[in-house]
Amino acid sequence: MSIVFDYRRAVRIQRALAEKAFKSIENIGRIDLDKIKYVVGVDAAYHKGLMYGVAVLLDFSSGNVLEHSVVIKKPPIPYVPGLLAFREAPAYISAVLKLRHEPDIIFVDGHGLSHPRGLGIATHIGLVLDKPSIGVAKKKLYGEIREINGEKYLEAHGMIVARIIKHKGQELYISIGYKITLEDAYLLTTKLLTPKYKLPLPTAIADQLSKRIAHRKK
DNA sequence: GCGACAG
DNA sequence: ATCTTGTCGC
Repeated sequence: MSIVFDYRRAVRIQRALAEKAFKSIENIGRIDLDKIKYVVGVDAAYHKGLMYGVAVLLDFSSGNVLEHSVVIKKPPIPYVPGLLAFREAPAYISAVLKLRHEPDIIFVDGHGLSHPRGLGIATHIGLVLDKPSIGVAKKKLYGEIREINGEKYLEAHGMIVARIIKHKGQELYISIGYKITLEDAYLLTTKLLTPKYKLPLPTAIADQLSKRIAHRKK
């Protein structure tokens, strides 16, 4: 008999962490965008049962890649909607800690507060590393779509937690991760969008790099 | 029972 | 996320 993972236990842990996340969310101020030096993007690719987690650090103003780190491991649990962090966050956290520079902001492929319990992988990682974080996802996970002044948002847990924009013909869900306002998350993300990639530079490069490494190409 | 469901 | 060929267009 082998239990792959304990769903109820994972949910319990998320609720406890969410309590901390919501508590610190009340006193979040605007970030001085001029003080942001380094941003990091994390993503993973899979190959033959192994997960290749990558953290890419770039200079915010120029978009130049300064360094990256890789963490290879067997995924702890299968993919379960709502529990993505238990599968991928450990690798991302290790990868970020391996970097020589300390990032000011972390971009994550996935949602933050726009999650059933307000603890998407972006929030999870920000909380553990105690760094501001932003979630940028390609699909909706949770929340009610609201249209305000012609712009689309996601409402969840009694607040607006994400903004939906269109980029290169597809939607992007930009959500509050940790210690950041939705306004700043939106501003930072749009500043890192380029005509070349569907995702903002940090996660776009992390996505590309993780795939190249996992499939040993180029 | 039905629909939803990040990566 | 991953499995997969060709095809259309610049």
